[in-house]
Amino acid sequence: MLSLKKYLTEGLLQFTILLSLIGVRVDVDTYLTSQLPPLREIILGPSSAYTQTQFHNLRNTLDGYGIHPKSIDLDNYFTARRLLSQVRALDRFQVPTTEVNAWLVHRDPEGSVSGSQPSSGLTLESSSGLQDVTGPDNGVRESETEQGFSEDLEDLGAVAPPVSGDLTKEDIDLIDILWRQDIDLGAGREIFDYSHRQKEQDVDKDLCDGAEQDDTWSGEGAEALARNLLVDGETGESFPAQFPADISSITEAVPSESEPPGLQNHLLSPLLTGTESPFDLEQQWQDLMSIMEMQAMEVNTSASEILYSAPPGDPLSTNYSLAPNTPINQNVSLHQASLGGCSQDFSLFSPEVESLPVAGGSTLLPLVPSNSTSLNSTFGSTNLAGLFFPAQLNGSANDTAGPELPDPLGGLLDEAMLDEISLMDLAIEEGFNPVQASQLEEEFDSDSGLSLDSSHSPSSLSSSEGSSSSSSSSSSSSSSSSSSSSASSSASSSFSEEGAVGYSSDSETLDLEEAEGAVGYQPEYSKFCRMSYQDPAQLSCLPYLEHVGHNHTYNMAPSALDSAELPAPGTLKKGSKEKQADFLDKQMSRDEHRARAMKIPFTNDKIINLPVEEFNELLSKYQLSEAQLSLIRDIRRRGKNKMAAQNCRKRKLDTILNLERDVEDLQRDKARLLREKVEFLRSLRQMKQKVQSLYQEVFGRLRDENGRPYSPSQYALQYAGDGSVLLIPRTLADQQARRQERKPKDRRK
DNA sequence: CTCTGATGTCATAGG
DNA sequence: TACCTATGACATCAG
Repeated sequence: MLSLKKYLTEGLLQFTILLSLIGVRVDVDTYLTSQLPPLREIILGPSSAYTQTQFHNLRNTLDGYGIHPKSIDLDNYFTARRLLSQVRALDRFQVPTTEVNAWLVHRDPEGSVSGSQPSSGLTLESSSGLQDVTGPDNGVRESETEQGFSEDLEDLGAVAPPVSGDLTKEDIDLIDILWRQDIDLGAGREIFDYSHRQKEQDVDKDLCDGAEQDDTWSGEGAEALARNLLVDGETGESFPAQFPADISSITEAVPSESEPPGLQNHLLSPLLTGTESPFDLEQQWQDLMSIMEMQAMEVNTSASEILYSAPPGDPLSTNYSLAPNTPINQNVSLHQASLGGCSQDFSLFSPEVESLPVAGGSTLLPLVPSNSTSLNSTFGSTNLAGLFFPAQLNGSANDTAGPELPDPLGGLLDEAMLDEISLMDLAIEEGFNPVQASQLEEEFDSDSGLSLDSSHSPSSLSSSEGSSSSSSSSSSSSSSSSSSSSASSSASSSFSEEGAVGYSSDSETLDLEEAEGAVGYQPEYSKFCRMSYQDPAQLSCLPYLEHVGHNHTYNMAPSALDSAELPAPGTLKKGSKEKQADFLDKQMSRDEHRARAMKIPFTNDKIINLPVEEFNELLSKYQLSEAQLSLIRDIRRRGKNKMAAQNCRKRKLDTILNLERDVEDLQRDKARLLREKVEFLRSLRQMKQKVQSLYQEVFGRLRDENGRPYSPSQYALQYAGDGSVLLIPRTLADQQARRQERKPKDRRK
């Protein structure tokens, strides 16, 4: 298992690096942390979704009224986890920029960063989103809250670049909605990240110490919690070490759009500081990618043109100026070749090639990359015409060279990569249809093709997808989608806000609070608490609360008992007192009635909740009849079982909700993978076009000893294992191509 | 009246 | 073994 894990992890990393080198962007992190349970669990360990934990032990506590000796404050734990997940989701590659800025704004009141920071105009969106989450916060932000969006816009518009200057109210609302949705996504996605789990547990310790703040989960409570997290983050006590670095890097990178010369340093910071752990490295790689992404998005208004169809000009240079500075500067030429777009310009391939006398030379050697050894070790000698020139894939490609031309770049993709792609194909195959693909492709054509999960088009697409899925699911049950929470004020909405983090009622209420601004949820929550979390200590103080939800006293004749216990009538307030007693009586459970009838000298709560030793001590203190003892034991058994049943049902419900959320996440992942596939196919096709044109050009310049051009039907170019390019007879090339095709098939058997 | 959801209770398995 | 917990099945009640 370990080796498999290592293999997969390393393989994915290598694959990512490889793809990034050839210009295809992949967000490995989403693969690792998103909802792909098998892969995720292989790499990160088993998920906690169905791990049996003694949750009831951990949760039999009414918030704020002491913690059961056996329990940790699980709710706080999950809340902290959720908050951390959100926080961590902020600097995600695929997370909209609004989230990034949300974090920045949140830091403002404490670090007073905003004053000195040339924050981008997007900050205003985040401030709005943040306020939605945290509700009324400290005074500084609260005033801004009341000012509203337009004021924020005006305020920040002064320093804001034109990117966001033309944001309308609708835009902000949309961003806000997306932001909220991404909170859910982020939380759901992050919980399985092992490194996070560890870090969050650290935070959890702190939070458990301050658990007494939970007596009401109002806005202040959640905000206090959030502040706790932030304070931790600032002091560095329990936060991931990389986190401040990430933030700083991002905050530096954002304004860097106006000052490109400083960009590279900013961009490099995440990588250069990353010496902690593989996860940090990976995270920082993500950071780099995201920053590159942001820069590309913001600098180039037509960002979609950059990757695949931009002319080899300034956009390219700005885009690739990073490459030599990144730790992985293996082959800039390759990078450029793949990213260069559809241009037929020969210079796309590499500076080396560019500088070489291609025009006059009849030799093929210039085609050999200067640092080809690294490539050769990976790619070997291949002739993957089938990959780059499958007739069905590049239908729109100009097939002037025809299928008879071998693929000179075939060797650039090794079999492992092919396997990965095939795996993805397999994973996507189900439900993937060409119409969908073409639609997606159209979308990318019209919209940004820059990134799979960039802040613009993918988010909008995924949001629409997510909303559709959530709305469909909300019709089937009390959905966990945030959309239902805003409209619902029933007790089920508390459940509906169940996070993907497990059995956390606090996370639910926090969610609800995030979505609704803590308006009108309190009664439902208290009801929820009463129903599900009967704290023994609390109940002994307020025994009438024990069965406030339902009173199943149907097996008894309460009137028979009442007569013995009711206060003597005759006072002025007799009527009301009787009513009160009646009410209290109705609140009593069957067993309480029985206990009264049997004159049990202590409360049912003690009977039920005392540890065995104390319980036995208690029994020994009194002279009890056999019937009384039997009843007491029954009460204890039933009481414990009642709580167990409540926990069981809650757990069941949570499981269902988690499954529902998982389904939604998987649907999102599926959509994302489909988008990625389309994108891969597009880039592949464009690469093929480029390679084809290059091939034609090179082949067309070749002359035999008589100065005549070679016939494409008789000769073909092929990469050899040592990086050289050979001109070989067509028959030989075909044979080798067949061999190459057979190999993967054999291996798969 | 039935239906349905919530709750309590019992029996049982398993830690 | 005693105790505790989890859970399926069933009963009951309220809406």
